[in-house]
Amino acid sequence: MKPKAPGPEKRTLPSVGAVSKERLRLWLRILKVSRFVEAELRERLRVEFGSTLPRFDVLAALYRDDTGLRMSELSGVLRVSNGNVTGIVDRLVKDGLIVRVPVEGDRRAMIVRLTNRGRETFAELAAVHEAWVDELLGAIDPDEADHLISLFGTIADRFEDNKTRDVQGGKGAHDGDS
Amino acid sequence: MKPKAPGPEKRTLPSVGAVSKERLRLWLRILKVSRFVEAELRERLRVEFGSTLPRFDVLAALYRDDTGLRMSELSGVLRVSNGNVTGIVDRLVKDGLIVRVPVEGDRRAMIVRLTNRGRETFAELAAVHEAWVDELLGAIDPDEADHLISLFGTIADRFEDNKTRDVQGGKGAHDGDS
DNA sequence: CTCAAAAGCTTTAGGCTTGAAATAATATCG
DNA sequence: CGATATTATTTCAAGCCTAAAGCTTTTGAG
Repeated sequence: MKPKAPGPEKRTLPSVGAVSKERLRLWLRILKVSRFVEAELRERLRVEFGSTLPRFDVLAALYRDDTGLRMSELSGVLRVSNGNVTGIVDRLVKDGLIVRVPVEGDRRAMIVRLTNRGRETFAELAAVHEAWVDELLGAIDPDEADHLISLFGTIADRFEDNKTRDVQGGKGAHDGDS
Repeated sequence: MKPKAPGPEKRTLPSVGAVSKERLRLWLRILKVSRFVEAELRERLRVEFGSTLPRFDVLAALYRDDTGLRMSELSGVLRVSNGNVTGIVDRLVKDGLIVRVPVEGDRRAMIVRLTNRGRETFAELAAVHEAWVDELLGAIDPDEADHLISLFGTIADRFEDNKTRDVQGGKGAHDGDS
C-alpha cells in the first residue's frame, strides 16, 4: 500500500486538464454498461447452458480456427495469462468439448482443438449469444452503432500499437473483431 | 440447457438481420476497450500502489459517504455479491484503511467507514487514477466524450429500469456517475 | 558437441467473484 | 408470548485471474 517511489511520474500529459473530468465520467459510464452486459450474459450462460463467459471465449477462438490453436496462441488471442488458459482448457477437456493434441516435432507444445461435440455446442451457444447481445444493446440504433464501432476501433488499435502487449509471440491474426 | 425461445426480434429495421451483426461487433469493441483500460489500471494500481481495482472501488464508495455504508449498501452500490464484499472489506480492514463499526440498534448490521489513513490513501489514489483514465482515453476528444456520456447513460439507465436489480433495497443514490 | 538461454506449458499462492448454505438477529403474525 | 419469516452478514465450494516459480524441451552460440 505504499507508492514504491514518489518519483515525479510526469507522463507527457495530453492537454490542459479540464477535459479530465469528462473522460473519467465517460469511463465510468462505459464500465457500467460493459459490466451490466457482461453480468447479464454470464447469468444467462449459467442458467440456460450451465456454462461461463471464459469457456465461451475459448470455444469461440477455437471455432474460428479449425486447425486448432496452441496454448500460447490461445492465451495471446484471449489476452489472458498462460496459467489461466490451462485451467479453463482442463475443464473443457473434461467436459469433452475440446481435446489437447501433441504437436508434431515439438514435445513441449500442445494444440487445442474442438471436438465434434464442442463444435455443435458452440454453434448453438453462439447463435443465442448473438441474439442476447442484440437485445441488450437494443437501445443503440444502427447509425450510432456504426459510429461507435469505428470510434472504439481506433481506440483499441491505438492500444495495440502503443503496447504491443503480445507476450508469447502470438500471431494476433485471430482477434475476430478487427 | 436449451434456449427457451429464439423469439423473432424484428424491430422496425431497414435490413433483415444485419443489425444483429453490427451490435455484436460493437459489443466486442466495447469489451476490448474496457478490458484494455481495466487491465492497464489494474496493472498500474498493482505496481505503483500494491493495490487492486476492487479495493479502489470500495474505497471510492466509502469516500463519497462520510457516514459510512452498511455491508449490504456497499454490495448494492458496487453491484457485487454480498460474500464478495466481505472478503475485500476484510483485507482493507487488515490494512487499516477502513473499519467495521457496529450499528446502534441492530446487532446484525455493520457499518464500514474509512479511517483517516484510508481517506488520505484514497485521495492520493483517486487523483492518480483520474490522470490515468484521462491519458488512456486520450483518443476521445471532448465533443465525442460528451456525446458518448449521454448515449451510454441512456443505455445504463435503461438497464436499471428494466431490471431493478437492487437486491437489498439499497438507496442507489451513490452511483456517483449520474 | 556442450551447455546455457529461451520457449512452451503447468503449478502455485493470493486475490476476486458468484450462488447457495449457514448463522444470527430482528420483525411479524396469531 | 411464541413460532415463523425476513434481513444482515459470513462461510463455503467452485471457478476465474494474475504474476512468479518450476519443469521439460528446443535452440543456438561457441
